[in-house]
Order: sequence, then structure tokens, then C-alpha cells
Amino acid sequence: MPSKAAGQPRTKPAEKRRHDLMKSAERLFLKKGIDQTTIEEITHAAGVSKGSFYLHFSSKADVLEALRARFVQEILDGILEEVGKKGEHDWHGKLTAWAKTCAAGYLGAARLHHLVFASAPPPTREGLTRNALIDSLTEVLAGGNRHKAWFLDEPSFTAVFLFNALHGVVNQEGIAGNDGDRRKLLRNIEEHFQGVVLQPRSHGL
Amino acid sequence: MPSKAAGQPRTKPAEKRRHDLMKSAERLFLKKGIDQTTIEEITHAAGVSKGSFYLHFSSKADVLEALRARFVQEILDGILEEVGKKGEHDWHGKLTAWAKTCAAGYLGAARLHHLVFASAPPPTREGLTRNALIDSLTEVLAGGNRHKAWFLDEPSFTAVFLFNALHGVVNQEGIAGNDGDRRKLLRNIEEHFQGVVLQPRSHGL
Amino acid sequence: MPSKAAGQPRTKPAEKRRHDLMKSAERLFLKKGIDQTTIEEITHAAGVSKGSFYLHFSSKADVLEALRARFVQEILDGILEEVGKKGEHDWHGKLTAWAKTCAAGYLGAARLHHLVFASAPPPTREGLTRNALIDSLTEVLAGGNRHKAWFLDEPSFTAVFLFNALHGVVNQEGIAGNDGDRRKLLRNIEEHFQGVVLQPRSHGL
Amino acid sequence: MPSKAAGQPRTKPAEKRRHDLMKSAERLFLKKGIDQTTIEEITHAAGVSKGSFYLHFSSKADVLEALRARFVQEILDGILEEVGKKGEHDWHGKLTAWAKTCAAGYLGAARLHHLVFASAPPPTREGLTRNALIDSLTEVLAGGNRHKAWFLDEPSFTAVFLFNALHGVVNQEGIAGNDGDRRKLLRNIEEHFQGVVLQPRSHGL
DNA sequence: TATGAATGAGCATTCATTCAT
DNA sequence: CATGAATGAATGCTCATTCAT
Repeated sequence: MPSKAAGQPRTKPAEKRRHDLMKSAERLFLKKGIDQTTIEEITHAAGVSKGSFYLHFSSKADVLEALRARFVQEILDGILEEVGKKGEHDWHGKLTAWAKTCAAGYLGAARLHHLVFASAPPPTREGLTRNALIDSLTEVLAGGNRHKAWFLDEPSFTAVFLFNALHGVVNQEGIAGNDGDRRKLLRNIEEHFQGVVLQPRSHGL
Repeated sequence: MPSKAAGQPRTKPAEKRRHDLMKSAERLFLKKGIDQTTIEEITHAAGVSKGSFYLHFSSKADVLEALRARFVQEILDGILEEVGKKGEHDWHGKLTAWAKTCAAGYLGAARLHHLVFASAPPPTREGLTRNALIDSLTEVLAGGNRHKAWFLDEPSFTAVFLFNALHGVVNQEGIAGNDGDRRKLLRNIEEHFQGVVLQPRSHGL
Repeated sequence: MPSKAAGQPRTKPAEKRRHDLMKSAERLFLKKGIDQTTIEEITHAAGVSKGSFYLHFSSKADVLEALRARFVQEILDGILEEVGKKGEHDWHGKLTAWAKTCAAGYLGAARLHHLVFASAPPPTREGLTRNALIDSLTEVLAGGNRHKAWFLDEPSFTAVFLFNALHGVVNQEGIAGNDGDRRKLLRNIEEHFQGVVLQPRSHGL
Repeated sequence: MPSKAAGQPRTKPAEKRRHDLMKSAERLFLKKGIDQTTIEEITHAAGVSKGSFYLHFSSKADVLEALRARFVQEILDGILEEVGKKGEHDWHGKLTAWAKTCAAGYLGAARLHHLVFASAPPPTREGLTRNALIDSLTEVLAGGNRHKAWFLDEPSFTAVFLFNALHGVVNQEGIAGNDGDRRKLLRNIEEHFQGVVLQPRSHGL
């Protein structure tokens, strides 16, 4: 009867349900903390029945996992896009793009990141020391190394160093209250990042 | 009454109890996570009765708070001592001392730090963006500024940046497996710290 | 519409469904217990959708009821046929036929019987003390009484006695592992049945 | 202060609590069925808090297990006492004592027995085909065999046979409404037991 | 101080049943 | 006839906290 395209799932697109649930969970986790949020509150906020939650997630930890995955993917997509726009050999540009895009992504979801990566019991040993974002930064740093843009002994070490530094400064309460603050923050990050890669190396002294 | 050395002022058994409980709590929190650790397990491991726990702490969050305070105090004591040994105007030396002592302190308790500062819901305003350690680092950076050892626009920003960077690299699993790794890690940290404070301030001027 | 043999009266697909469902239910009830078996498992095993279950049965208890009814009917049919073959007055023959046929029927479905009659909360008044099988045995015993084949004070008491005895011995794990065991079991049952009806009625007279 | 003997448990004798819980559980299981009885109802009926239940039992199945064990032990104790009173070689007397005591024990708790042995998911393969009561009956039957009181091919088979027969007749609703019925029932059981052991053997015919 | 039995609020999870399609 | 997404009541179990002794 409806003019909807055929193949439309019977009741509600599962993706929509899943998304609603994740959105409610995110909002509540952020507002009251993970432990203080009950499944019932999540489903209630999503306008779904309690049982439906288990049609889409197997447990509270499972939503968290989904939130984590989505968070990383979104930031990463943005980063890759911006970094890709830079010239083939513009490694300083790439690094700056990485830092700024990552920071910008965080500024819109810093607390969420803290929540899913730091505040929640780290599912594996991953989190702030090993994840897709760090991998991507490592690649940029290694690329700059190969093209003599800078000379880092251990790009992976520096990646962890910078990633955590960025995470820390962006995560500061009210750090980007207005556009001016925000611009300043991004410039500060950029400068600190450059400072690190441009550090005068004194190996073996 | 007992035959113990007479006159001996009963060596604060309360302190001992408190200490035992904190030790057990720390061990268990680290091993199984905070939520997964019950008061009963803590008291059992400490060889105390469940009720006694409440003679020394008001809640589980309270032990965490105590753990946090003790952790900061100990690291801080070490840092201040080392930094104090440096010459009045040796700011690079002070910064390096800060970084190395802090890192060294972490290496012995990185996971504990992560636990009490990042993994547990920040009880007060402390955490990875504002705490006594960052304050102390800010002082060193501001001092260097005042004495022209370096020129940082915002020492507090840089302090948060470096503190988190350090926290991140030190928190890596197996990062300091042997003495060689450890030395290398400390030198890497030192160099990165120096890179940051020595960054050429020219971008965007 | 389909190319199936035209005119063929669509062979009651409903009966087939019902049968499939009962078969799955029986298998699962036996394997995991009634409570531990979910409707979903039953329908899944039967290759039917969950909703379809309710097209054929009104509840889990309903399948059980159907299983029970079918079980009794099948055993009873077999018993009546065998008992009917015996001569009009061959009461010992009838009793033996009853015992052997009933036992044989059980041996193929002892656990099912236990499940539907003993393990599940007796839905109606049936069970191990009153059911169609016992009624049929009571008739045989009363018949033997009337024709002086034996002299039982209370055929109905003896029927319950024998029925439960038979149920118990047949229900033993691995009691009829091979044909030899099986033959021996049936002979044992026969002898014990005869012993009961032939008991010298003299005690306490 | 109280004159109670020292060593008295602080609050309430654990045994008492456990007993109260078992009593409530038994009553409720019998009245509403096992599945239909919630832990909360049990504790409420016992005048204990819900949590206390888990201080004494690990689950609902655990109480059932305890009920089972206690039931068997009590019946068994009674049986052994009565059987022991009989003369060394009075095997018919022993068998009759066994049957009567067991039946009498059941009459006081037949439904409980049915509940814990038949109605509840048999924990192991035990229950009506293998348990301490059957073992004890087997011993009596084997003893009579050895002393030529009777000649049974397989005492263990006969024990299962008789045990189930007894269980069945005793388990009949309203079978022992008054003393007359009861006496009659016991005599019937006795006679049927004797009939079985005295059956004329026709081995190998 | 120390104990540990007792408490009971709190929550995740299951699953029989319904019903729109 | 068939489907399976949606429902939400029902319940077992945990554990921080209390308190009589």
C-alpha cells in the first residue's frame, strides 16, 4: 500500500533503532556516567521497550563498544579526508591537518571520547595507547621521516606522545568557549606539534 | 596488658589497617577493575572483617580518593626533591628532572595513575587536565619563561600538553620491559619535552 | 497454482507443521528440560517462524499436552491390539501381553513418558496414579478377577502398583542396551507381574 | 549477659535460618509448584530478607537439593531403625518392615517426594531409579536371597520394581484419608511385596 | 575497635506472547 | 497462513551498608 520502496524492513529500520539507542546511551552516559545509567533509561529515552534493547545490543558494554567504534571511525574519516587534500610531499601540512582535524573532531566530542576510551574499563589494553587514530598519526610521522621533512627516532613513540598531548589539552573543560579561544587552541596545538617534530636531535650525546 | 614492650605507644594500629586496606584495594582495582571489586574482596584480602572497612573509609569511592591523594603526594615529593637539586637557574635541568622523575614515578605506577585519574569518574575537578602534578609542571614552565630559558605563550597549556603526552607514552604496555627500554623511554621523553619548549615561535606571526 | 499434481487436496500442511513442532519440542524437552527450552528454539529447530507456533499451539503447556496425548494413544493402541489377540479367557496371556507391550512401548519412549507424566507438573488429574494406561490395566486385572484367573482385592490398587513398577524399571538408564538385555527385562517384568497377581492371599486372614 | 552457653552464634543460629528457609520453600513448592515460587516468596514466608537466602543457599535448585537430601535421609533413618529391630534372619519381617516404614514415611511426605524426585528436573540421572532408598531395599532383598528366604534373579531389578510400585500407590491422591484406609493400604503394599518375592520362578522356560 | 549476619534496593536479562504487515 | 520485530512483566542475584553484640 505505501509507496515506500520494496524491501523496506517491516516495522522500523533496524539501523534507525540502533542509532536511536546509541544516541540515547551516549547522552545519558555523558550526563550521568555509565554505571549510573540503566538500560531502562536508555530504552525509555529512545522510545523503545526494554526488551528491544537486546535486539540490537547484547549488553551495556556492547553499546559502549559501538559508541567507541563509531567515534573513532568518524574522527578518522575526517582526518583522512583533510590529510588527503594536502600535497603529496607537504608533510608539515599533513601533520598540521592531522592535528587540527583531530582536535576539531574532539572539540565536538571530547567528553565522549574521554568516556569511551578512558572512563570506561578499557576493554582490551587499547585506548589511549593504541588505536586507529594513533596508527594514522604514526603513518603521517613516518611519511615525513621518509621524505626528510623531519627526523624522528621512533614515529610510533611520537605518535603516542602527541596523541595523548592533544587529547589532554582538548579535553580541558571550557577550553574552546568561543571562536577566539578555539582558534587559539588549534594554533597552540599546531605549534606544539611542530615543535615536537622539529626538535633539534642530539642523538647519542 | 599484653607482654609487649611496656610503655610502647601502641603503634597506630588504625594506620596499619588503613594501609592494608588501601593496598588490597589497589591490587584488586588494578587486577579486576573498580566496579568488579567488592568491598568484601578488599577486606578479605586485607585480612579484615567487612565491617571494619567502614571504620577506615566511608565508601569505595573514599578508598579511591585516598589512593589518588597518596599517589600524587608520592610522585610530587619525588619530583620536588629532584627539581630542587637543580641550580637556581637551570630551567632546562629542572624541566628534564621533572619529566624524568615524573616518568620514573609513573613507570612504577602507571596503571594505578590511569586508574585513579582516568578510569574512575573524576570525583572533584582533578583528572588529566588539572591536578597537583600539572600545577607543579606549570610552575617549572612559568619559571623558565620568567628567566628566558624558553618562551612559551601559555605555560599552563603546555603543561597540560606535556603531562598528557607523558602519561600516554608511559602508560603503554610493556614500554619499559628492561633497563635499556627504560633508559631509551626516559631519553625520548626528555627530548620531546625539550622539543616542545624549544619550538621556534614564528608560525603565523 | 503451483505445478504440483493438480487436484491433489493440499496435504494438510497444518498437520505437518504441527507434527514438526511437536517433534522439535519433544527432542528439546528431552535434551534440555522443559523450562530450559524456549519457544524460539522449538520453532527454529522446526524451521518455522516464532509466530507460527501460536498458529498451532496456544502455549508451551499446550505442546506438552499434545505430546502426552499422543504418547498415551500410541502405547494404548499397541496394547489393545496385542491384548485383543489373546483368547477371550486367557487372562494371564492378556496380562502378560499388557505388560510386555506396555514395556516395549516404553522402551522406545521411556524418557518421554517420564517427561510428560512425571517431570512436568500434572496439568489435569493425570499422571502416574491415574491415566488411560492404568485404566486399561485395571480392566485386564478386573477381568481376570471376574473369571477367577486370580483373586485381587483391589484391581485398581494393583494396577497402580504394577504400572508404577513397570514405569520405574523401564525408566532405568541403559536397561535395554542390547537385545539380550531387552529380552531379559521383558521376562523379568512378566514374572514380576505374574508374581503379584498370583500372590497367595492368606496374610492376616 | 544471657545465660546461654558460650559460642552461641551472634544473631540467629544458622541452622535455624536454613531450616526456616527450607520449610518455607517446601511449603511453597508443594503449594504452587517450584517454578511458580519466587525466592522472594520463600524468604518472605520465612521472615528473612531476600539477601539472606543467598547466605544459606546458592540458588533455588540448591534448596531443592537440600530438600531432597533431607527427605531421603529421614526416610532412610526410619527404615533402618525398623528393619534393624527384626531378627537376624527374619527376612520376610525385614522386607515387610521396609515396605511399611517406607510407605509410612511417604504417606507423611509423598507429595514432597514426588516434588523433589520426579517433578523437578532430575539433577543427575538419579531419582526414581537409583537412590539410597533403593540401595537399602536391594540389600534387604539380596540378604533374603542369601538366606534362602526367597529366590530372586536380580534383587536390584526387583528393588527398583518394588520401590516404584510403592511410590506410585502411596502417591495416590487421598489414598490414606483415614486410619482404616491407611491400614488397608499398608496391608495391600505388604501383600504385594510378598507376592513379588514369593513368585513361583520358572527360569529358562 | 572489630565482627559478620542481615538487609533490601537496584538492575540486567529473559522470553512468552502479540500483531502489523 | 506466515513472519519476526516489538513488547514489558517477571525474577534471580549482587553488594554496599548497617548494627547488635
